[in-house]
Amino acid sequence: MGTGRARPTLEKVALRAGVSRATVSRVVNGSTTVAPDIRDTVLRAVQELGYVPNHAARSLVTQRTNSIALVLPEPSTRIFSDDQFFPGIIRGVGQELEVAEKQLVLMMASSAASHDRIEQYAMAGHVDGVMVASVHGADPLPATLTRMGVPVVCNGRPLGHSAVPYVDVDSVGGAAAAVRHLVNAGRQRIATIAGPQDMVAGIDRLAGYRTELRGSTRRSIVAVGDFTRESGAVAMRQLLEDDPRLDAVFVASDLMAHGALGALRDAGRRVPEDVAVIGFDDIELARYTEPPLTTVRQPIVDLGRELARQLLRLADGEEIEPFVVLPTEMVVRASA
Amino acid sequence: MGTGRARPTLEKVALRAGVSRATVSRVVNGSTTVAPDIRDTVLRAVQELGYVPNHAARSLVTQRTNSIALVLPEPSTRIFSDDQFFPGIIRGVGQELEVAEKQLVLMMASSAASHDRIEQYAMAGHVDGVMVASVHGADPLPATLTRMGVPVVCNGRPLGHSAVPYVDVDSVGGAAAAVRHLVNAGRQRIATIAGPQDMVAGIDRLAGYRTELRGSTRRSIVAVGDFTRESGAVAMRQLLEDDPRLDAVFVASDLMAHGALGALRDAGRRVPEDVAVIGFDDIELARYTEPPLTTVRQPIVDLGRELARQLLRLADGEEIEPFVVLPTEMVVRASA
DNA sequence: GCAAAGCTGGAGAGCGCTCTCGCGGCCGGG
DNA sequence: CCCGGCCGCGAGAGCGCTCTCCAGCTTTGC
Repeated sequence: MGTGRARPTLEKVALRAGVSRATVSRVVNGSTTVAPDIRDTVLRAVQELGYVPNHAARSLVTQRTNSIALVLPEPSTRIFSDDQFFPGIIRGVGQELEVAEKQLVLMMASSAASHDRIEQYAMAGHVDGVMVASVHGADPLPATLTRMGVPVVCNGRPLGHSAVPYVDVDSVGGAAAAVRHLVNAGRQRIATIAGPQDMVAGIDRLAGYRTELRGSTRRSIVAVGDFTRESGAVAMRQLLEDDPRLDAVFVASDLMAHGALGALRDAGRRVPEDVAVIGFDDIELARYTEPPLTTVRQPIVDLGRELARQLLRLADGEEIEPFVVLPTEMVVRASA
Repeated sequence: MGTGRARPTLEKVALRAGVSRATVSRVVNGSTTVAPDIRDTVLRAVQELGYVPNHAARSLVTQRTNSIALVLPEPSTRIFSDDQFFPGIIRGVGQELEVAEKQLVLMMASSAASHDRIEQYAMAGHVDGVMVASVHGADPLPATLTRMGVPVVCNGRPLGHSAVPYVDVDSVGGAAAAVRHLVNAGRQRIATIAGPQDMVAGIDRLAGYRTELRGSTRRSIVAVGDFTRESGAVAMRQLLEDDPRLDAVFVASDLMAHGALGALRDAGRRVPEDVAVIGFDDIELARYTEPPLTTVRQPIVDLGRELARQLLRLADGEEIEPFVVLPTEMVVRASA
């Protein structure tokens, strides 16, 4: 157990201060209707005994826990790769929860079976709300929880028509801006390496590419990867084979772009002279590739913060907008 | 609030199944002293009502919460860099807690003030134990919590003589192996770029370098970085200036090694012909540097798993060894 | 100076659960 | 056939807290 020495209870404090439990409770919870001298006496007793309110007892009666869950789909290729998505979200969420004095409970949704676990967990009143990150495909979890009365906000537009509020970055706009940059630079044969098409990020970035390209007179040249370096290299070789004369490629993630850069080098193409490359994410590594990678920055930490902010409002019973989309931003370096 | 529909209570289930609360509790908690038919009736009632035991009420009486805290020192340069340390630990911890059916509560120790917060949190009986990751300097938190009767396990040997059990990787041995590798390859002037000397990882890796080098007849050449790429590049330039004839460098992290590689290239040194480079960590990136980086792999995920395993045992009241050290392993690629 | 109004603090119920205790029914042994 | 033992279930206390009610006291207005 390790409970160690018995923790003092309200009762003990009340006894010591010579008041009732109710008064101690009032003081601890910052009620104003307590005379200053009594207040001081109580606070001293609290101090001396090292009293800390018992969480379970408190939330049993208040029906709130002051903690919030963040659900991460464990097996995602993205989550644990070095694109810093996962740490970024956590950091942002953490920042926001810290000021709200809430705690973060992290849940890995490693398998379909764990969906039940998460559902149970939320239903057990463990947390006041749930943030679901990086939804893969049409995940039923957010909708289920919402139906159960649990406040839920998703990170990333859920696939399918879901009424669950979400926070996302403007992938479509970012991709379009990247393609526009290439067009403006006079590139004629602009290919793309898309992300997995069962993830919103993959879908949207491809959509942005397509839309923008359609606006110019160029045709689209598409290969699909899975956001990993390896897949980026493979896709790049594929593209080079499909159209040896391509002079630009928009890659849906920096990691894949890193792989593509390697493939391009192996194929004897110079970047950006022969082929311009633009990535997506602006991970740390992008500054250090050879050549440094032009890319589209997405505000990951802000995404996490916004996610938390929305959920907190929702959990407070406020109305929130059905979605929030954060802007992306082109970062021009040497590769395009 | 968002509590939504009223969640059914034990009482409701008992009523529906026509038994007492106690019996429902027995069934839910898997007691064997319940007649099979009654058991089935109860389970059906549970199913139909969608009953989930209230966490607060349960832990109020059992004095256990089934959750475990992981404390991360937020502002660490290491934690949120792309060395994957943080995600690796979390993943390992998560895996182990999942099989134990415990939940992970993540706490960022962003400031000194948050130490109080964490202390209060643990004292409030929120969690059954605390894992403290990557202790900076002589952090008083683990000792304080232990004194309070909270089970604590640290990741990384705490500085100062602390009685708190810890799990660490064999940094000294890994660093020594790296230096040995360089010596065996006939390198004569072996420098090192050390990590920050207020972190155990930084200290131990330097110690390993020193110890091994003393065994040969070579003298030590030391520059200190802070585990970031930038600092690696700066340190490398410094070393080159100190001893232009150095022919090898052991770098205390892959990220710094990456920076060093760039500095070496800028200085016109070939790797490994002119200067051999060995890193530490074996992050994903190490396979993709130019040339691919020889490095020392540390089992981060295993570290997380072991951390969780030890804490779970401790929280179960078992005796555990005062420390566990996991082996590191040389990964030879092209840079040395 | 007295009643009405305003505060402050105490008593007590109850949140949903677990667990001890004890009662009744069934078995086996004498 | 009767009694002791055991097994399966229910009654009830109580975990530590919050919050509603109300009592007692002070203040205010006429």
